[in-house]
Amino acid sequence: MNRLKKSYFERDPITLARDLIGCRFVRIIDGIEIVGEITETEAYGDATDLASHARFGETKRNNVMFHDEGILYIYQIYGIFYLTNIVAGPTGKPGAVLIRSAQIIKGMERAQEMTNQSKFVKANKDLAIGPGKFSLAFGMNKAVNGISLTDSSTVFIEAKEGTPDIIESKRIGVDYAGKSANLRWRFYNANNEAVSKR
DNA sequence: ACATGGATTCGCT
DNA sequence: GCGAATCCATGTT
Repeated sequence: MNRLKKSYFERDPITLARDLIGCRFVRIIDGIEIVGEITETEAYGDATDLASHARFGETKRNNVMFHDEGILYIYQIYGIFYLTNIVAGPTGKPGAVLIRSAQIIKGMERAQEMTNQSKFVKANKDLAIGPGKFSLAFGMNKAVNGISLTDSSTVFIEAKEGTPDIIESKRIGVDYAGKSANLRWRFYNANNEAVSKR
């Protein structure tokens, strides 16, 4: 048990995204603990990143991106899925890290139950692989938007042990983003199968 | 007020 | 490789 502190999140999203690989995401629902090792992340920057929601300036939807580091930014897409993001630093600049995948290491049954609440996804061996499925498995929805990972007793992140081998690649699904589309801001664990794409 | 389309996933082709 | 599912913030009348 070594929960990440506020200062950990007060770094730029690229550094944070890379460093979160291997950390443990912990979620407690109705007293049941679901734990997963983070295997895949993406960094989203400020207004100069044409794939980032911050490019619209501060709005009703994305305002948490502009505030405290270490809080959750939950965003719904396609009317169906929620995506889990963590607000990054440096202080005063918008930025976030998208959690794309995790390997469940505790609370598998509860994670399957949460996933099966979706009309569109059935829990299978690829549980929590892909940002929509990650959010389902860990019960991340708009109710947790704005919650701080450094304060909450029901959702937080623990430090990793060791140093995983990390592969970087271009982000998924951002081909529309012009000059930002090919930035290699996606990171995943080279030795873990629980990622959405190789 | 209203139209648009998205940081996705699945199932069928 | 493509279409559908389906919500709501955003941008446009």
